[in-house]
Amino acid sequence: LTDQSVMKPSPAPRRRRAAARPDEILDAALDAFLENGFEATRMDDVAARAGLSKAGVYLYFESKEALLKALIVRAVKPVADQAEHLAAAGLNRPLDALTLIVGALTSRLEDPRVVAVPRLVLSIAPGFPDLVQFYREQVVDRARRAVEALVQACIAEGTFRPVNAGAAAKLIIGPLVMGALLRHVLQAEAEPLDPAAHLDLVLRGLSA
Amino acid sequence: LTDQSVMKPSPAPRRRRAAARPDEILDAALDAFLENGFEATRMDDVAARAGLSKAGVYLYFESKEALLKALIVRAVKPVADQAEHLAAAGLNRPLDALTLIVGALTSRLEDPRVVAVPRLVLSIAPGFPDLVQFYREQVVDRARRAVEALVQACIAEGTFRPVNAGAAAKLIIGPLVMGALLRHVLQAEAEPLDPAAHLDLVLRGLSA
Amino acid sequence: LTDQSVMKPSPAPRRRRAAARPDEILDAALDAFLENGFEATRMDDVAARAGLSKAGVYLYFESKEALLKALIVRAVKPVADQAEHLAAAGLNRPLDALTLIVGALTSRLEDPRVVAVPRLVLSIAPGFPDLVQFYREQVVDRARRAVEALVQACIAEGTFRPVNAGAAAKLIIGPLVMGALLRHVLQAEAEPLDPAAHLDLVLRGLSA
Amino acid sequence: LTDQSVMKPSPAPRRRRAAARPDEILDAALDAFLENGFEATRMDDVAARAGLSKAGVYLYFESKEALLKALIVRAVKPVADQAEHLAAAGLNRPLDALTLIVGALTSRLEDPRVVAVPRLVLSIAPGFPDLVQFYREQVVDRARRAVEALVQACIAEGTFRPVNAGAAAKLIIGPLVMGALLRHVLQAEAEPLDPAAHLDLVLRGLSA
DNA sequence: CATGAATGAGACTTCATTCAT
DNA sequence: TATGAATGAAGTCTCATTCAT
Repeated sequence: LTDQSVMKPSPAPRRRRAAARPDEILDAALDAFLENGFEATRMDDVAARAGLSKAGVYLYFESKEALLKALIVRAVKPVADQAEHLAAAGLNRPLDALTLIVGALTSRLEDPRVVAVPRLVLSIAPGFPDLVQFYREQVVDRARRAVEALVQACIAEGTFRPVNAGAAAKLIIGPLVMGALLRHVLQAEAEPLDPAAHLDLVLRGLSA
Repeated sequence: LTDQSVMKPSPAPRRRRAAARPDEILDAALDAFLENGFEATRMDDVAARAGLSKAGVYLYFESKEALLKALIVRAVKPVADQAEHLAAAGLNRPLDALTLIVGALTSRLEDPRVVAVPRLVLSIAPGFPDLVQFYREQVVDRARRAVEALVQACIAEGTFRPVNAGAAAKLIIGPLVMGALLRHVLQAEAEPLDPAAHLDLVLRGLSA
Repeated sequence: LTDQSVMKPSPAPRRRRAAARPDEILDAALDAFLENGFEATRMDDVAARAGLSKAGVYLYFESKEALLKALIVRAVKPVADQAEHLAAAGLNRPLDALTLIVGALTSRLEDPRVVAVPRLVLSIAPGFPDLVQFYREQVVDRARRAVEALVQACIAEGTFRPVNAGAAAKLIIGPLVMGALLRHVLQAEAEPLDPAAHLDLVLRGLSA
Repeated sequence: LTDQSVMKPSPAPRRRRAAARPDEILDAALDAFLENGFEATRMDDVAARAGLSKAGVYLYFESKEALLKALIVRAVKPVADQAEHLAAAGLNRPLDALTLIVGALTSRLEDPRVVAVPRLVLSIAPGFPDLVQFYREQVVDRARRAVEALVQACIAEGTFRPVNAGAAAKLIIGPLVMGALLRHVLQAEAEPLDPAAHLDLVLRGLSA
């Protein structure tokens, strides 16, 4: 072995596991979009974060907008999965399922990378109605249906009063979402909502 | 038709305007920003909506960003005013005050021009931390303090259980805000939340 | 006399002696051009310095370029006058006349407002060939002819060796001009050239 | 001719360029600035002369001002080099060195591309004090020191009378510079100064 | 697969100039 | 005479996107 061959600084894994690339890029894009907003983010920035040249990004995604779409599409699957789990669990013990949801949602809403996509959708809404529609149908509506079904089940088994399911769902979820917005977007909250206390309020109300 | 008449394209009536102009421009800007988002809005667009030339806008506002700031600053005053009114009203009959708030908020959140500024703040948040801070201090914090004070008052007079005021405030407001976001941003809601039903849920809870 | 009448800040001589206005504006323009250069100077700036509104300037001058022209035209007369004086004086005692010139030029080149116009001409030269031509004909050529005539006279009367008059003129004037440029434009000189010493060098040369 | 052949406007051969580009651009910029002045020159113009698109220029230079700076910086090196050569030559035979300088300067001042940068500096002086300072320190002061040192050396070896070195330097250089300005900027001179004649005047003076 | 080099289209901003008052 | 209000035309700079290597 010559010096040369030894000192060549490891041929640099030029080709990464090709399959991982798209996801790396999406991660980079999400970070960048979150930090600067969609419009203010330059493809250069995404590329740099993904360890790629700008042109390289175009090997995987047709355009900046395609990046955005892919990002949102990718975010949909976990929600769908979770909705299924909930639906299954909810058949038997709907109140437990709701308790689980509140707990899970609380902790997930703490993760900036989880809140990232909804935030992004919110902020690009005026410019991309089709994406908004997609997100609404795949995430919002699906999640809503799951929660409302649980509420209905609680009513059916006599655990809840016969209330409007939509209003009840918003009563359960709304405060959590608002808390997350205040915390992550407006930096206006130190602590996340305590899920147990929140559930207590939701179930028993404020009145003495 | 003589050459003359054909070639004089009526040089556009230069409106002679007074103190109203800045507000007209801000209105136009708000419309445009809402419709297209801040970044996607061209100064040309704002100007056209305000019935002005692009350069004309710069007579009143130094930059696009200044427009955004002025917009948010202008939106703050009504909120501050209302918060004071609420604080005053709340001293005697806090529950009535909360009822009023829920009703007022519900109907105000129906007006797209009212939701406009918060939406805007939300969407430009990553790029303009100082504006976010300003909005948070002047609107969010102030409103929150007013509501939480009323909650405390309700607790003090024995109307409410001794609950965490912050959580209670979010329980009251959160669902309304979430409903408005769903309706106005994601177009995911047909009907606004019924304030009376919402209050009933908040006060008595879901449990049978 | 009441306080009021005393304190009223002199009703502001709204209409100045109209005849002076153009000159006031030209003065203002010269200042502004010197400070910022011709292109970088805004009409607003000129107007403000002249105590006028921007539109007011257009009552007296058709355009920014007209201002420039007027400025240069106005600067020509003194030179022409002086050239005539010199020519007259030179008939009898050419060497004295040259001495006078060197002294006068030295001190005039110390006045920034005097160097102003030539500097301006130099800097706008590429864009305004007609102005350059005008300045050259009215100032440069005229001054040069005067000096060269004096040199010729000195030669004729045997005071000077029979040298090339153009070269001699540049020998006399060049160092003064270069000194002024170094001082006023490049800030590279603390002291102006001493006219007596300069003349001594010019007349007797450097050689031991 | 088919539609196709007509409509394909040959997308302009994207030249693949290397390290030469910055210099090409600087050359183009210098030409343009000289022809139209710095402010009046559009980046489009520079780009076109360099055979590039406007955006292409920004690949190499951050701004128009950066172009100007780079231009001036680039012009400094030759002067510094020449100053060193002169210093070396001057140790032994200062008068010969001065003779060389006068000759070299005369012929270099004939080249428009050589006079270009000083002209540019002169004309942008009011707007860019830092550039003026840079040019003064790197070119003017350095050149001046070199010439004055030679003059001192001439005095020391008894070739020159004991005169003020600064005044002598200006006597030597000033007429050449003034001649160049007259020729290149004001178009007021047909012939350059004859270096031999000039030196004769400088050394022996005008007096009979 | 990857990129450095290049560009077209467009945005914000500026400013000389005009005109109704 | 004087001006505040207005604008058309332009210029600098940015950026998503492309292509030859």
